[in-house]
Amino acid sequence: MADPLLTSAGYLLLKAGTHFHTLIDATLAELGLNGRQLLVLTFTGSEDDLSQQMLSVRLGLDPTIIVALVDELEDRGLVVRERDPDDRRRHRLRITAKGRKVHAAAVRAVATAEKEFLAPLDRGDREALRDALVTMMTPRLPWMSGGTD
Amino acid sequence: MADPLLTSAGYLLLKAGTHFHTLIDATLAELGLNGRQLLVLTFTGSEDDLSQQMLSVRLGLDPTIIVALVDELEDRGLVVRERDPDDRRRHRLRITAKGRKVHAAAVRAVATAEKEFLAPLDRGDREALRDALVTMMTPRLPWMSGGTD
DNA sequence: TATTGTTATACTCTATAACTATA
DNA sequence: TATAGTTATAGAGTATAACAATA
Repeated sequence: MADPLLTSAGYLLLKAGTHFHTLIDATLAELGLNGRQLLVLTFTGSEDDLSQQMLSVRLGLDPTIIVALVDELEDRGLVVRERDPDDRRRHRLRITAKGRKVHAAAVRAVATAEKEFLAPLDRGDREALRDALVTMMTPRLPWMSGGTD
Repeated sequence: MADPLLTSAGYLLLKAGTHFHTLIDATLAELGLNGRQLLVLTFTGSEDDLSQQMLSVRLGLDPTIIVALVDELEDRGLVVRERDPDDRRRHRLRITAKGRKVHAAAVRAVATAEKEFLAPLDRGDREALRDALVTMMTPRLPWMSGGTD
């Protein structure tokens, strides 16, 4: 059972990712959200007047997918679309007060789930893991240096 | 841009997982394989006379998905199905010599891709990352202690 | 002529249920 | 009656292309 592939850092990284994804989905489902919707709230909450195009770049999703995604959040009163007066093709997305409340609750829930997921690690291991992930992923998450994904 | 959620260990873990998944898919595509097929070769190569049911448990996939998965590998001569004489409902899956060659090449390719992916980390960080992943995931990968996934 | 947002369509993947052959 | 494998069908999710409004 000590197959080198199955105990490699890469494979374990894939497995950790999918397991955590499952956990987060279950956690957010209790709030009626999914991970994608939480990210929309996060980005609209931290960046003003985001267009749907910009959002699609942030999320790494096709712009056509953004439509239904924003539709539902707007129907639930968590974000609003406003025509950009400077370029009337664009929608400016804004989070609502209600959206901020839901976002805050979701962030707390995710933090709790993360704590549970990382529980097998001691404090030093947790910090080492996070440091390694930051080092590895920062150059690959272009919005941190101003771009995609 | 220093949004706490987007720089959390959990989110970066998800991102690392999907990025690595994309890299592995591209890497294996050059060999005409995908990650799932590589795992089938890995499990049939290390465990004798695996049934499709057992394989479905190992992979965490519905048994109905296994059919087409094994079909294609069998068509390409990488694994074979043999009726289990002790229970003629069962198929015993066996990797072929050709399958072992393809498997070995794929494992080498994945190792190279992993090295590239972890390149931003120094040796100590890489070991810390792998240790943390092993600690975190070993109790969650039941076949390591004899079960699912 | 190009771009934003939108809609419609086709394709892939998966889950569910039903079938067969064996037990 | 239950199980291993298989097949068929329906649903979710996605990508592609086409369209309207605006630039």
